[in-house]
Amino acid sequence: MTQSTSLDLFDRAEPGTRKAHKRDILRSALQCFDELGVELTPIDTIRERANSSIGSIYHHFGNKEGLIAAIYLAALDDQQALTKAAMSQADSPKAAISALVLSYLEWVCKEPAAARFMFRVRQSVASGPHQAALAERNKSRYQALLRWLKEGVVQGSIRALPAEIYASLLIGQAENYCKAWLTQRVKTSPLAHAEVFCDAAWRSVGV
Amino acid sequence: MTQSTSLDLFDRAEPGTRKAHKRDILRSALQCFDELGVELTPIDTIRERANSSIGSIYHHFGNKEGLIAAIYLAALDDQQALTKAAMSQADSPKAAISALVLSYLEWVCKEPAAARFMFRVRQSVASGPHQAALAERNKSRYQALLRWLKEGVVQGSIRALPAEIYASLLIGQAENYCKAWLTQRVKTSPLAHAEVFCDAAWRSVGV
DNA sequence: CCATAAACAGAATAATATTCTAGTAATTTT
DNA sequence: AAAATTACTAGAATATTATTCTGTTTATGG
Repeated sequence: MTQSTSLDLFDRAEPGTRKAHKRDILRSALQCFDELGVELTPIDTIRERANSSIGSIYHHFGNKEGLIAAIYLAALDDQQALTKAAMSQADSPKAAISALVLSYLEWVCKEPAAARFMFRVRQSVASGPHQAALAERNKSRYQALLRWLKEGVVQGSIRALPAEIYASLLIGQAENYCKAWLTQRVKTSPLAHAEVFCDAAWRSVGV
Repeated sequence: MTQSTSLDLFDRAEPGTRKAHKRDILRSALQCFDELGVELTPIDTIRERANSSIGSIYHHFGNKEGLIAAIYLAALDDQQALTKAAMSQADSPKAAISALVLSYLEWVCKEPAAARFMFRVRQSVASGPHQAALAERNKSRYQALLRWLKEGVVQGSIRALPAEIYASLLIGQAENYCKAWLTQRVKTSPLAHAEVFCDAAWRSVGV
């Protein structure tokens, strides 16, 4: 009687029976951070909810910052896996752009707590001791897209713009709206406006 | 011998001889937060740099969260004053949109430390005990713009879209790029790309 | 000039993160 | 399989930091 249990973010990031306890800590931490705020969550509350111990938590993650970074990087990997899969189906610059935007919206709607957490701590992870791990992931993130953009520029379907602004033009609008949705400033799901965001991204970089 | 001393953010927010010490605390705090990170800055370091005392800081701001909120709200007011001034000159929906985007880019470039700080703590201020003060300011922020948008929709120059997504479409791209610039992920000043961002905002909502 | 409130100061306290030492379970080696 | 090694768990002890508290000084209004 095998029941199909839905795997979450942390099952994918830290698979195996062996790491069940580590996953418990990660899940509890994300829940606490989301409900109480990162600064206002004592390690001891995470320990309590995870039925763990101070020692275990520090053994696995070093310190609070390390725990935060572990959640962040797991979430980022999860999100990027979805983007990569979507992008690999694309057969044109326009399709690649839609795939990028849509897969981002889908992930945010699927993992709202993780998405909210990422917005909250992005800066501190990016400037802390795990910045290398982050930079490496971000480098690979847009590679497939950049290939499509270059090709589009050659073909004349994509505007030639400074390379460093494409990412902002493509994802900035969707990201801004997702942030507003995750903090309840707007009510309608980002996915309900998917067409608008894909279209706007295309208008910004298409000829 | 009146020397024209350049007024900063906090001179405008807390004017007067009387509040010189309060301004010192705000300035030191922003410097420390920017250099060390918010979490990693002990109150005592702020006290030291401001030549102040624990008592004074707690007298003026209540606690660390109150100090953070005071800086955030002062920066927000400063930014909005610039936007309001720019927007009041506009004589068409398109001009209003350009004024919005451009004044935002200008403020970020003029006050990079404050802008970086705002990105860092926005979430925590928005969910903490000062959320009311924040919500009030944000409500008034886009009012002038929304009038222009409505008029444009009637005239047929602005696309009719769900009201809650205009802000994201207009400012999302510029904001995303500014964040990247403030964290050194891109090198070129946002102002250098001002045309592109104004243009992209217009493409996203214009017909 | 007095009365009152605002601002300042730092010692005392409380909350929290982190380290340390020791014990337990799993894995590898011989 | 037993010993040895490594990974993991545990929580008490310590260190760091935020906050409170009490008293003092400085400014302001009558």
